[in-house]
Parts: sequence; structure tokens; C-alpha cells
Amino acid sequence: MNARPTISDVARVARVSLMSVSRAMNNRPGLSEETRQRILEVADQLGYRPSSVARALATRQTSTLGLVMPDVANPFFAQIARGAEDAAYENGYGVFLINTAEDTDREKAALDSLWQKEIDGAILCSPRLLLEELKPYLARFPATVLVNRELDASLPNVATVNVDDRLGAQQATSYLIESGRKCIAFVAGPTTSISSRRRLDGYRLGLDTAHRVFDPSLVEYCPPTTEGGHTAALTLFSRNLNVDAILCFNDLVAIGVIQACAEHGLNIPVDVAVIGADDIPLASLVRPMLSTLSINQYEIGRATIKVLVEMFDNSSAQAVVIKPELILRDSG
Amino acid sequence: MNARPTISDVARVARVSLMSVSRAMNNRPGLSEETRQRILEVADQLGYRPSSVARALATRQTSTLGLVMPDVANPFFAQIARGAEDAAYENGYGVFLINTAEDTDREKAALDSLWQKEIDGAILCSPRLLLEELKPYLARFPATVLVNRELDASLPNVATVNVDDRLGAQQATSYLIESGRKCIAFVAGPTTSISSRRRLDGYRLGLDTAHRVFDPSLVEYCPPTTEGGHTAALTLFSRNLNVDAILCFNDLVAIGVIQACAEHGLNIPVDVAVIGADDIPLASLVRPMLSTLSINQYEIGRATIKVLVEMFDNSSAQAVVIKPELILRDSG
DNA sequence: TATAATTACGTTAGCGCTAACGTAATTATA
DNA sequence: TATAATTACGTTAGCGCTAACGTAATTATA
Repeated sequence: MNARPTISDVARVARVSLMSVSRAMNNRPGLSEETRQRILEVADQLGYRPSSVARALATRQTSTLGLVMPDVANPFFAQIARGAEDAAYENGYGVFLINTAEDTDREKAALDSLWQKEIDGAILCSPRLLLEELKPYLARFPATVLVNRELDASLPNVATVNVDDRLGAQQATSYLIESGRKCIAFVAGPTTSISSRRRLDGYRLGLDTAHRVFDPSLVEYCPPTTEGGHTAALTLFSRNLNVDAILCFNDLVAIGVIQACAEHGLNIPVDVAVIGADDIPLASLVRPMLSTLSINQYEIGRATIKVLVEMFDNSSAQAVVIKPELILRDSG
Repeated sequence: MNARPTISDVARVARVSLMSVSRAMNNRPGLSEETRQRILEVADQLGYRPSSVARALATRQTSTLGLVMPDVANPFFAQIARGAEDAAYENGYGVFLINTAEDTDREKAALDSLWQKEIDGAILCSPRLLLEELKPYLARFPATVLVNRELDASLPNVATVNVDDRLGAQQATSYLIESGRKCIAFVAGPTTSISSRRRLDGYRLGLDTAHRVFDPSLVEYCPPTTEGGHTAALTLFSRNLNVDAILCFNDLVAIGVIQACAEHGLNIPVDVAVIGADDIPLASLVRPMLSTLSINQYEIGRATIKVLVEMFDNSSAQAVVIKPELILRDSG
């Protein structure tokens, strides 16, 4: 590991000033083609690469984005991460990944550390922080995209990308009612989740539309995992409510619910219909194949970068809403 | 977005020098407890956080790690990413995530950009680059961990974390032979994959041990996805070889193989046994539940950070080898 | 042909920190 | 009590870039 060459090394060898090297490396005007080529050749020979750190300090831009999500190991977020990283790469940005594990303290620590790193923009997926806690950070970051989270007032430097969970849950509920289900439960995911709340709204709206009464004992909260769904379903069954349909917070939860049904000897979809949400790759891999509210997570990831870059370019913050599509497979 | 406070702001308000603030923020000796507290209070009041960028330029340390992998959306790597990020966070490091999409040009671009970012260490998962292309980068980074890749000679700044794929494949092959399978195929994954080569070795070793002849037409390469496995299995079936067991590159491939079997009316495990590798969460979620060579990916992720940190501390590079465990479920 | 504009460079200062080296005042040791 | 060591600070320079502002030499324009 011999010392990394600096701009001064290149300048010395090419017999030009630092600025000429800087101009050549950044492809900026003010150099003859001849000089430019000579500098580039010397740079290449020495294996020179401008230091991102020094450049960031001088320009106040890091070309770096922060991606904060509850858990990359969750396939839903993994796909978003993939889409965001791909698009960020295409736009010349590096991506800091941080997992919060649904822990608000860790979320705060994540935002603090990103601020310290002077990122150019943040992508916050399903942030759990209260709006009042979140807002100081939104004010500090040059630009932020909120995924799965809304804002009370539109801020010029904060864009949002949301799934219309309410509409999706309503459609799914209506579908279940139309296909003759009598007792529709809702396994709602984490109480802190915004999309959980929105789906609950949609579920109630679907019931209302069909003049069904909302029964709180048919709603069960749980962690957004298969284990969570499994446990929640067992809790519902223990209440002995003759549930014949279960709308789920997401596909992982739905798979847990399906396992619990199997353990109770309930046939899917004859005895119980199960509908998930998100359409993770897993959904069409499990048997019975999961009916679900489909959204393209990879494209959500890409969309976050698109709106971020648009904020950098025109400082116009968009509010993107993505409509889920009810995909009927085996389970409902 | 009013201007970010700097160390000078804190120094001015607290009526001390820059170095006193620096010492207070970094918790270094040379300050009276009284002064330290006063500075810390002022810093807190102003909302001061030291700039990571400026600090990195001054100390030549970025407290930043690069995590390069083929695809975070692949659950195998997603779990590693989660483990690595968790452990990095605990050790005070930020993580740059880069996906290479199995593309060597993009892999080179990733390593270049990480070098430009002056990361303190790199974690390279299943790098596809030739050793001669990889080596210059290994020389440039202060420390590197190679996951799923070996080195011809041990370098002081390069550690490795490998799964004993050879042993695993051998065990699985021997098990299949012992349980009476006559014609064992191997769906081998990408030709460029090191672990594919190691598993092929293990497969041949297993056959040799039982005095079975190795038949190249029973080996089929494919992308490491369900689609890849699906197509590869169909190709094998089209050769009409009476295959009654299929050892697979990984679980995703195995799931594709299972789908292809189902399409051909083959009962699993009666007609065909299928064994995967990696034990991704999905493996126990699909039906039939997948028999597989299990390894704990999350712990692999954590292990990469552990060996990195050890290299920083004692500059001693380890070669970790993780043994897979054959887990028998429904499929074989 | 005189002046203005442009080209192709260079010089200086500064981004926000910390390493390394002072230096008075205080405390410990011979 | 004289000297050495320690404490609690401060000053200076530099990390590797770029923004902003020169400035000669050349080219375009009135």
C-alpha cells in the first residue's frame, strides 16, 4: 500500500497547476485539448482518482444518499433497496444503508449519523418516528423521500412515495365480501405502521360499503413476519369466531397465517381465504400460492431516486402514489 | 435549512480554542471536567455534530465500509447484508452498499468508486473478477474480507469467510446415494461461481466414494434464480435420463427445479429428491419444504465485520470456514 | 488599428476538522 | 526549595480538493 497519489502529484508530473488537473478531471472548460489529454494520461499512469472526501469538503456535496429501512432482510425492503441502489448508481450516487430494526432510537441514531455524514439526500422507508421527531431531520437534509409515510403539509424538500394501501385493502375486503365470506378478520401488522393504519381504514371502508359491522375483536396486531402472522392467527382462532377470511398486513404475515390455518386443519381457500399484500417473490413460490395486493417494489426503489434527483434539479417535491393491484392466486 | 454549525461556532460561543472543542467531542484527555461539560453543553445547544467529511480528511479514516454483492434482493445476500450492517453499526462504521448484478464491469466500477471514497475496509461477496483483476484492489484497500472466495496466497490485509461447499455437496451426494438414488443430477448455478465449482468437486467426490461414474450430461449450469433452476431442470428432463435426485446450486434454484418437477408430474420426494443449499428463510416456507445444506447467513454477515475489525486492531487476517449442515425436510 | 472579449492557464483562500507541537500554571519529586 | 512532570489549555499547519478571482496572450469586433 504505497501512498495514494494526489492532485499535486499529477500536477507536478504534468507540469501544470492544481486547477488544471482539477479542470481536466472534472471535464470542465478552460483547457486546451492537448493539455487536457496530457493531464488525463498522467493521471491514468499514476493511477490517480480524486478523493471523494476532499472533493466533498470543498464542494459541500458528497454524492451520497442515505437509505434507511426497518430491515433489508425483509424481501419487500430488499427489493426497494435493490431498485434504489441501481438507480442511484446510474445517477452517480453512492448509497449508505442503515437498518433500524423497527427501533425508533436506532432510527434517530441513523438519521443523526447520516446528517453527520452530510448526505445529499435521504430515503426513509416506513419511518416509525413521530412526525414531530422526524421534522427536524427533514429540515436538516437537503432533500428527503419518504416511502410509506405521508406528510401533513407539503415541504419543498420532502417528496413522498406511497402505496394506496387504503384503496387496496378496501378492494380486497370488497372482493372477499362479494365472494361470499361472512367473517373477515384483519391481521394488521405493527401498531406503529402507517400503512397498517391505512389498510385498517380500507378494511373498514370495505365493510361499511357492504353494510357490515366492524368488529374490533377481528383485528389483531403483530410483527410484520411469518412468526407474527402465525401467532396472530392462533390468537384469532382461540377467540373461536368462525373466521372464514383473513386479510393480512403483508405477504410474510399471510404466510404465517396460512401455516396456522394448516395446523388447525383449515383448508385454504375453502374454509378460509387469505389475502396478503406486497406480492414479494415468495408469494408465488409458496403453496397454496398467495393472493395478494401486488406492487412492484423494485420500481418503488427506482422511483425514490427519480424524485430525489428531480428535487436536486428543480427543487420540486412530488407526492407519488402507487396503486396496488389485487392478484388472485390460490389462497383467496 | 440554516447553515450547519461548525466547530468554530462552538469554540466562539464557549470561548475556547478549536482544539478544546475537538478534544471534548472526541472525548480525549487534556481538558478539565468543567470545560468539557461547558463545551458539550454549548455543542448540544447549537446542535453541533462534527462533520464526518472534514474529520475523514484530517484523520485519513472514513469509518466507512464498502459492501459489494451480486444482488441484495437475493435473500441469501440480503441476510448477509443485514448481519454485516448490524455488526458494522455496533462498531461505529457506516456501510456503502453496491450491487454488481453479476457483472464484472460493474464490479470493477464498484471497487473503483469505493477506493475513491476511501473506505476503511471492503466486504466483497462472491466477487466474479479474476484473481489478477481483483488483486490490485486488494492491495489498495486497507483491509478486505472476501466472502465465498479463496486466495492463492495469504495476504496480511485480506481475510476470507468461506462455506465449506465441497464438504456440503459431498455429504448431500453421499446421503442421496445411501438413500438409494440411482441417477443424481447437479444443477450447478453460474459457471463463474467459485462455490459452484467447489460444490461440483464435492458432488464428484461423493460419486467417487461410492464408485459411481461421473456423467457430465447430468450437470447443468444456470443463473442462481428460480427461473434458472426451472429452465435447467427442463433441460435435464429433455435429455430423458431418468434422473431421480437433483442436487442444486442453491435454494432458489432448487425451488425452480421443484416447480419443473411438478410440471412434469414428478412426485417429490418419491420420484425425485431435491436438495438445495443455503437454507434461506424461504426453504422452510415452500411446500414441499426444502431439504438443504444450511448455513446461517446473518452470522456470516456478522463474521465479516468481526474479522475486519480484527484486522484493524491486530492486522491479522483470518480465514474463516463455515461448515454447512444437511437439513432434511420434505424434498429429499 | 484600437479596444473588447475570449482562451488558457495560474494563484490564493478556504471547506471543517485533527496532529503535532507549543507554553503558562500547577503539582509532584528529589 | 529547586527541578521535573503534569495539567489544561492554545497555535500552527495541513489533509486534498475547488471556488473565485487574477492575468498574459490571443482572437474578435468596432
